[in-house]
Amino acid sequence: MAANSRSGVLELAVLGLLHETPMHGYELRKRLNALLGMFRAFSYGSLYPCLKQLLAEGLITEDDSDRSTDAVAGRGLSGRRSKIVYKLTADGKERLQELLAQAGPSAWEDEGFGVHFAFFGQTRADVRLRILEGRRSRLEERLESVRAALARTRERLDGYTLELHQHGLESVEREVRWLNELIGREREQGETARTDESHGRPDDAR
Amino acid sequence: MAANSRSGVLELAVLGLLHETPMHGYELRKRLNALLGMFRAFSYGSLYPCLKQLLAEGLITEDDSDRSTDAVAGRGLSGRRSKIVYKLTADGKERLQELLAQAGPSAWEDEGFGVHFAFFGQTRADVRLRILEGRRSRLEERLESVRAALARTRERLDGYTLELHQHGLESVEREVRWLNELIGREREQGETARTDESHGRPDDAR
DNA sequence: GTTAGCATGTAAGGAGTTACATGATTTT
DNA sequence: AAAATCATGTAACTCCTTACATGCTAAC
Repeated sequence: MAANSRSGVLELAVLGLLHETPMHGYELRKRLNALLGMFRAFSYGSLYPCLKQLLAEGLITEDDSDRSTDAVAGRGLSGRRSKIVYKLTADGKERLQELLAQAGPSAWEDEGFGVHFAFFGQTRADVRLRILEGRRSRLEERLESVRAALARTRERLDGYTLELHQHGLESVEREVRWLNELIGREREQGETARTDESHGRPDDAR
Repeated sequence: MAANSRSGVLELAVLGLLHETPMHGYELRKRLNALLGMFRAFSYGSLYPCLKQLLAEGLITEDDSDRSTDAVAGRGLSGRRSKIVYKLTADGKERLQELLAQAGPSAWEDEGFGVHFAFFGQTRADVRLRILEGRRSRLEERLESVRAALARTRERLDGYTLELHQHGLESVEREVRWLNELIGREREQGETARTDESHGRPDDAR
C-alpha cells in the first residue's frame, strides 16, 4: 500500500483524460486547461512531474501501439522519441474508478469540485448526488458566516467593502441556485430510472 | 533599495488594516478573513511570519501607547506581553501608499483583485479606474479564449462538461457587468469632481 | 479547577509556478 | 534559413497550510 498523495486534482484530471483517449503531455495540458476552463490552469512544470510519477507507479505507460507514425521521428535505440504518448494501465483504470468514487471534501472544495464535476459523465449517479449536496452545504456554511460577519460590522464598512461583499454573496447564492437545479435533475433522473426498473411506480424514498 | 517581495497580497492586507487601527495578530487575522469574505482566508501560519518580517523591515512596530491596560498583564522587564499590538511606522505608511498606487497585473489578477478592491476607499480615483479596467479586460480575454475553445469542441462534450463551461462563462459575464457598472460610476464621479473643481467650489485633493 | 477560547509562534511540507535548458517540426 | 510553435524536462523558489508547541485568561 504505497498510499500516495499526489495532489489529487491533477492526478484525477490526467487519468480522466487519458481514459478517454491516449495522449502526449503537451496535448494533455492543452486539453486539461480547455476542460477546466475558468476554474484552473496547470503549467508544464506541474504536469510533467506528475506524469513521471504516475509512470513510476505503473498507472500509465508509454503507448507504443501506433509506432508506424512515430517510427520515422523515433531515434532508434539511442534515445528519446520526440513524442511520448501515454495511456492508462489496468491499475490506472482501477485508480481512476477509486478517485471517481470519492465523495468527500476533496471533491467539493473549491480546488477539487470543478475537476470532479468535469468527469461526472464517468461518475456513478449516487456519488454525483453526494458531491453536489456536499458542495451546496459547504457554500451555505460560507454564506452564513459571511452574512453574520456582515451583519456584525455593517455600520463601519465603506461603500467599496460593502460592494465587494455584496457581489461575493450574490455569486455564491447564484452557485447555490445552480446546484439546486442540478440536484433536482439528478433526483428526477434517479426516480425515473428506479421507476423504469421496477414497473408501475412504487415509492420514492426521501 | 532592499527590493523585497513578500507575496504582495498579505502585505497589503496587513498594512491596510493596521492603517485603519492598530491591532494584535490574532484579531488581525479575524478581521482579515472577515474583510476578504469569500475570496480568501489566511491561517496564523502565514500571518505571524509576515508580521515578523514587516517588523524586521521597520514597516510596523509594537505599539506601546496604551500600556495602561496591558501593564497588568505585561511581564515587567523579563519577557513577552501576552498581546502584541502592532501599528504602522512612517515607512509602513509610505509602503502602503506605494502598494495602493500600483495598478498592474498584481492588482487585477484573481489573487490580488479582491484585496486591492477592499482598500479602494484608500486608493486614488485614477488608480481605481485603471484596476477596474485592467480586471475587465483580463476577464474578457478569458471569456474569448473559453468561448473559442467551446466552439471548437462543442460536439464532443458531454452534458456535464457543457454545463460546467456554461456556468463558468455566466459567472464571468456577470462579473464583467458588475465591473461595467462600477467603472461607469467611477467615471461619473470623476466628471462631477472635475466640473465642481473648474468653477463652483475649489478642490478636495483627498 | 477545568474546559474553552485567546494569543503567539515554528517546522515541515504540499502544491504549484517561473525560468531555464534543450531539441524537433512546421511555417514563412 | 529564420521564426514560430511543438515537445519534454528540471531546479529553484513562492506562498501558503497543517500540525505542533506553549502559555494566558475567562467562564462555568
